[in-house]
Amino acid sequence: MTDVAAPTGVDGRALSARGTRTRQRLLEAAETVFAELGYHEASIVKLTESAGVGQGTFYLYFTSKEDLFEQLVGEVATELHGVIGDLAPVTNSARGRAALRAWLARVSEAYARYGRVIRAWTEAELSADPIGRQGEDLLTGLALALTRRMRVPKRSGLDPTIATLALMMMVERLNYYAASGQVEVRDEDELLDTLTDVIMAAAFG
Amino acid sequence: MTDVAAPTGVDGRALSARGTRTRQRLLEAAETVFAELGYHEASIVKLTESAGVGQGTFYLYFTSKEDLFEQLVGEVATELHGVIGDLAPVTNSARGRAALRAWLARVSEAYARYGRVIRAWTEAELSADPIGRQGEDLLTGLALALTRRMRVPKRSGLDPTIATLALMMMVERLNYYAASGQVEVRDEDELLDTLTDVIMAAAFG
Amino acid sequence: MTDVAAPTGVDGRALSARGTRTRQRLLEAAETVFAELGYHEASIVKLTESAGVGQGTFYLYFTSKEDLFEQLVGEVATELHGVIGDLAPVTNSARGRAALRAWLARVSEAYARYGRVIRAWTEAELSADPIGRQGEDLLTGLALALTRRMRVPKRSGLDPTIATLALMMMVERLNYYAASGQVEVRDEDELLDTLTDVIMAAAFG
Amino acid sequence: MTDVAAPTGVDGRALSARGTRTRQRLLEAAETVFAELGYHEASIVKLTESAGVGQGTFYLYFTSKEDLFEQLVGEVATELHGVIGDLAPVTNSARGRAALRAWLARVSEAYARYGRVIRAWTEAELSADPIGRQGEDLLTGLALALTRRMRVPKRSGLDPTIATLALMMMVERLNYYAASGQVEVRDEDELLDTLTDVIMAAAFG
DNA sequence: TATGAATGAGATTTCATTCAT
DNA sequence: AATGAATGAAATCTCATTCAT
Repeated sequence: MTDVAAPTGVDGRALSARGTRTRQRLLEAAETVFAELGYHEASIVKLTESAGVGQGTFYLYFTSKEDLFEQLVGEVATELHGVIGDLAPVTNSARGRAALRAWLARVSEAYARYGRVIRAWTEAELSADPIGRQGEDLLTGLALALTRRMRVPKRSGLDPTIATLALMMMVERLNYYAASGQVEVRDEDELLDTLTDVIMAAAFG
Repeated sequence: MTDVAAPTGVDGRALSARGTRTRQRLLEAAETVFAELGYHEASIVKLTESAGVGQGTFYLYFTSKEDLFEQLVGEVATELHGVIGDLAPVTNSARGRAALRAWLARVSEAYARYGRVIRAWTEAELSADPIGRQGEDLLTGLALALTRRMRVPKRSGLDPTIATLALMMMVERLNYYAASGQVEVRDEDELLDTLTDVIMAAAFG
Repeated sequence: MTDVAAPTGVDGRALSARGTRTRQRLLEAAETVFAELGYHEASIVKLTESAGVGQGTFYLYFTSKEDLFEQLVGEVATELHGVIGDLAPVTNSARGRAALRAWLARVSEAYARYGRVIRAWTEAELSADPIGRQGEDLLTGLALALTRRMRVPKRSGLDPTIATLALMMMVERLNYYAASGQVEVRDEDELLDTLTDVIMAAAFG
Repeated sequence: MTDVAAPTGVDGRALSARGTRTRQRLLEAAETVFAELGYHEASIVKLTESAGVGQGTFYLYFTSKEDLFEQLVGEVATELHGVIGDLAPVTNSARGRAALRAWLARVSEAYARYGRVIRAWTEAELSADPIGRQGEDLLTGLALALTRRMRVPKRSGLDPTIATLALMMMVERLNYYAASGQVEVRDEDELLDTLTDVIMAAAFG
């Protein structure tokens, strides 16, 4: 989890107002550039040009391209975790269904917002492991949220942990692909309905 | 569908026995290197060193790293498509369940075998689009196979296409993460059972 | 005619004082290296080593070896065109002869100064056409200058255009070989006298 | 001067009939390829493909690309020297004029035939000096032939050697440019007439 | 705090030449 | 005598990072 306290420069000292602003400009530019070009295609030159600062300035706030990206992803992850954790208990009832559907809608919305960055994140994460375990954290977080909140009855042959993980992957992927445009979604409502139904059916049979 | 005709060098001529062997060495090394380092970190130098051939040799068989990768992915995709297409009709019955489970097992096995390459594939695919639409083809193939074979009854609020796509993403992702080691799977059988149950429940629920 | 406006880096922005100096260092090194090794043997590494800058620096000012060479040739061509255009009318008189001789002396001097570069230019120009039509321009320029300024009487069987072109080639070649050391010239004055006489005789003879 | 005796392979042994034929095929292909692409752009692959032999075969007859080129140029130079030496005495008379004109026509024809190779030669020769002094030999040969054969009267201020050299350069260049297409020649006869006149005028004034 | 010129390691690619068959 | 697969040195170019101002 990224430290959300007062941001510091690479030397660890607290930032002045001007410094804070510059750092923010870089993070915002990064969101655009990484979303547009992906992790590997994004270059420091493009990043700093987009932010309107010199190249050298970059290294006053971030130790490397990777560092910047981690901090950006950290912010996005924080946002997403907030959304994800926010699921009311789901029972096999109309109310439970409504809660689930509302939650799926929020997750979906968050994905729509951050999908491009997440996509870059996946790309970066895959190539090596520097960005760390945050990708799994997200997925695990989703699964945990669902597991904790769903009152799934024990049924023969159905491991609740695996089942939940599987369902969450479904949610995650569908949103991911929809957000990144690889799968076209015409009717958002219908998608949510179907997704809710499938999960309800799978969980409560 | 990739043409599985006799492989040729970059000049289009058929390969000699020696040439075929060298090309194979390169492809095998590529499987290892891409799996280990991912697409972007893999370089021609590392590839050829791993294959035990000179750098120049590489260009006798492939025009670029991308070309090699496409050919490698082509082979993997061909294998996977074969497995994926091979699903018997699934009805809401013990026999239907058995057919689905057996199919899921085969898909799972194929993923276990090619998971590392698929991972690199995803990475390459994300950063730009050079590797082409094969990734989506794969996914679409999975979804289509399932859609065609499942006798999903029309239920209110459940779009069968979306539902199937969602389920396939679940299958794909679960296998993907399991194969790439990002999610630990202790009991393969239990996973298959659960996955089968979830799909059956979701579809016929 | 090359634009002699303020030089810019490859990104099109105006150069700082330091940048101007570095670019100049590279151009000067290029003059030496091209003269010594010719166009094809000269490489970016040799060029930058000779200039005492890193290889990457090269690409801040030139997009390629060809680009650098074109700029270098552009400067030389500008100088030469200036000299070449500067010929007073030549009539069949002592005054005309003096004007011609003075002009030949200036051309000769320019060739002595830039001969090595011109030699590399010829080489580059011959192998392909990237460097462009500048070589012919130079020749055409010489011929035109002479044609315009000489009051050659119509004589039977003597096409003034061809004759002038031929004479100019003589001037160009003689200077070229003399400047590049392929032909040894002991007495510069004698050479100029002879050249003047030959041209006067041919034109008015 | 290249040894015109029975050709040998690189190991110095005499060639069989088959070997002689292969060597010849390579030389003929070289004439085409060097003429078309110039020295630097011509590659062993293109050379051998054009000759219809394997790459390895090349090195049975020539030690290097340079070696082949030298031998090719040697043949061309021999041809040209033959033509050049063949100038009847030139006096200030109609007969002298006719002899000169006929000789210029032969030189011109030879240039038309070998111009492309000569062009490649110039290119190769300029970059370094490996091909040797043959280029100057040719020019010197031209000048010498003319000097020896022309009965130029001593005139004040006109050094016959320089004058002849200058005139020869004119001849050489004009033919060279005409052969290589850099200068368009519409009327061959008129060009020869003019050239003859200019030389006669310059020499006999 | 800000800059952008300079750097050099590393990536891709070509091609004259060698060598095993 | 002939082949063409294999080689590796060398060339071009990019870009994350450093540093002097």
